[in-house]
Amino acid sequence: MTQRRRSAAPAPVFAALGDEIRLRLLARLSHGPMSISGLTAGSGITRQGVTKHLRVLAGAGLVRGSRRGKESVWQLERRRLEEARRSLEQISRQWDVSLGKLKAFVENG
Amino acid sequence: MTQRRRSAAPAPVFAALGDEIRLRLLARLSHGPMSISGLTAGSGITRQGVTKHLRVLAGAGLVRGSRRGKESVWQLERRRLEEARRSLEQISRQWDVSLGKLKAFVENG
DNA sequence: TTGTCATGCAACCAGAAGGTTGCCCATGAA
DNA sequence: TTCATGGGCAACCTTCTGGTTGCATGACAA
Repeated sequence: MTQRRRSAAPAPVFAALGDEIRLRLLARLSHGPMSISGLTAGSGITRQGVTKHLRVLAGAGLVRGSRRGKESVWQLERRRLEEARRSLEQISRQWDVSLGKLKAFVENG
Repeated sequence: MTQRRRSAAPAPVFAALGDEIRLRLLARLSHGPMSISGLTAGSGITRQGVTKHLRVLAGAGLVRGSRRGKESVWQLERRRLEEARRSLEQISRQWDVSLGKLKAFVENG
């Protein structure tokens, strides 16, 4: 049978997005791959701090890192953000449906 | 001048969404307002635990509670979820734009 | 080969999160 | 009035988080 990849649980992705510094890291990475030192400059925290945040993002599947020479280069992983966006849309739509039903019930029922 | 309400920072909302139990609470509330005891039943944690989660959600503006008789009834706050959805779409779009530019630069530049 | 730059790893720390329990208060039913 | 029900508050505990520092290592330039 086909590899029907179940989409990942949304909570961990939201949790990864729920930090100001990580959102900034993602924003900077959206301009292209960058090394840890590059990301550390101007971040306000130490290199190790940045590394930890990157690992959280990687754990959620939002970024991916690879070694290039002596540098560790990180880049965005588009797919996972798409999934998060879709799941939020689905939740949102679900609310619409349920609340719509409720409203109809209250008004007409 | 018009009350040009700046939309809230997205990180706290994502952080609130980043928990399995809270997502379940939201799902249950999407069927209509419910009391704390109601939400506690079948949640797997104690009433106080549920209360804490509800407060986190309220802090992010995702739900709103009010006293009715001896019960504390909670309901969804649609607007904030909409904001979160929009900000996620915007981030997603930003990635598209930046990565698109980068790709074009690499290929044509 | 030697020095420097970019990292990784491990230990450590303070504070926040997630949960629990115990106790008290208000409301509404009997 | 009495009692059960729904909740709030506070204290407490354990685990996770976000951040740091110190030290070791691999890659590269001189």
